[in-house]
Amino acid sequence: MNDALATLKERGFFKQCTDEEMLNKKMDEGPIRIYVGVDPTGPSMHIGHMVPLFAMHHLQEAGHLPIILVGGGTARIGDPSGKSDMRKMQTVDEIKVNAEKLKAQISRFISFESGGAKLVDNADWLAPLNYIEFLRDIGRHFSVNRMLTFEAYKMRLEKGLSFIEFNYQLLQSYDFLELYRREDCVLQIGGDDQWGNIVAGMELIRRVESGEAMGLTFPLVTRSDGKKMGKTEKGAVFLDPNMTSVYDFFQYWRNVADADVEKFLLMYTFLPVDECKRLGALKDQAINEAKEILAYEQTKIIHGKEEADKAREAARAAFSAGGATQDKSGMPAADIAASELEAGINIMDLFVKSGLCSSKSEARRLVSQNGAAVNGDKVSDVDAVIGTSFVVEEDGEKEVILKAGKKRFFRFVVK
RNA sequence: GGGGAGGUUCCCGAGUGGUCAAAGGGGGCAGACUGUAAAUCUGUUGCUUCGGCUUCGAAGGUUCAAAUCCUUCUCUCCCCA
Repeated sequence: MNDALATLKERGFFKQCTDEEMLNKKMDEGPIRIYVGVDPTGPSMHIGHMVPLFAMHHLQEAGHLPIILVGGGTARIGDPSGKSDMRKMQTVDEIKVNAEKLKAQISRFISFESGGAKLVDNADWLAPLNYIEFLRDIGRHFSVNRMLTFEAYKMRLEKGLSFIEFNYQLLQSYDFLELYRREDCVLQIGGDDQWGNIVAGMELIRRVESGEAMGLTFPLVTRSDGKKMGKTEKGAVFLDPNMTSVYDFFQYWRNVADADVEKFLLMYTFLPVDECKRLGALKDQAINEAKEILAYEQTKIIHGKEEADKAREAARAAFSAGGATQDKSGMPAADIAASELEAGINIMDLFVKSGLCSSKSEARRLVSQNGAAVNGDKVSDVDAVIGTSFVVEEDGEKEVILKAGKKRFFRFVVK
């Protein structure tokens, strides 16, 4: 089997392929152009978006040429696949800004240097489309009867499906056709929910250009607890550190379920397969080691080694016994004026100020339920006043460490 | 265009004049147990200067009193055309 394909399979990036034999052969013959679509639907990707891109990373490693397609055109429509509601449409400007940020994030693990990956925007060819011509040249190749049999549309038929969404498949197929024509792209990869769209594109290429194109999908990543990948109660885990702090990002991975460790190591880190398997097989308390490695490696890929080191140290410091003796520079922090502490500040106000609690009522609950701690000591009196006596000095820095529950920390640096 | 059914707190979903900050479930948060896991159990879950204040699609109105009644608007779904 072709090495690149073998890697994908080993690491869990393989669900189905339109023609595995041919793909094998083509990849053996030399580098091929591969495309994956990403919709710039927000200012930052979240980790649920990452799977196809990590798969692409491995393909690029094997010498193939990635094309990352940002759906500048299609983002204005919304893909019905796997969605129960119509997606919010976006303005042209929003999409443009998002696409730029996207590229910066992706370039951490996919090289856009000369001869490497390409970033293309389908608005380039979708925007100038002429409706009549499109219907005549492309639309005629699609059978409504057939489209209606697709699970994605069936589902939506019960809830309601707008005409533009129904057209999504045509546009995505057209993307594939354009990339086949322009870039000689012969493979599209994507999540398994994209299977129908990918196959449709492949068939379009065959009909219009008599070309041979292929598709490959990965399993949709699910967590063993059934929650959506990358979603937390507070929202998605974003790659942008301004939206999800590096510390929180690290913690998300540190806290995955035991059953998910091996799968995530394989898919979300670049560690050798054997190592992933060894770590994933660890039992009981020992598996915490694997979780830390998973969190560290993933953070390193997305935020860089320096940030990953900081986050790991911060986590170790926060959770180890005693907890107040090591480096805490990765912990979320903010400055606080010395004068404020001299005057004394109510415990609830301090938690709200830190952002650990979003309202005073929440802070009150936290404190009265015995979930609040200052410098490691529980505080259960809602009327407690935090003054200068709570300031600890460490390495020349004066600070106050707040803790909410077992896992959330915040550090105030006294200025 | 005609007819019908609906929009309730993070989500689902009860609630048809005061006893409603609003049942129940889910989710979340906290506590116990643990391994920063899972499961389980317990508490909690609008805001607050703790006097109150603001919520039930939007705006008006009736009433001592409205999520509940009336009017208009708006959005969603279904049937017919």
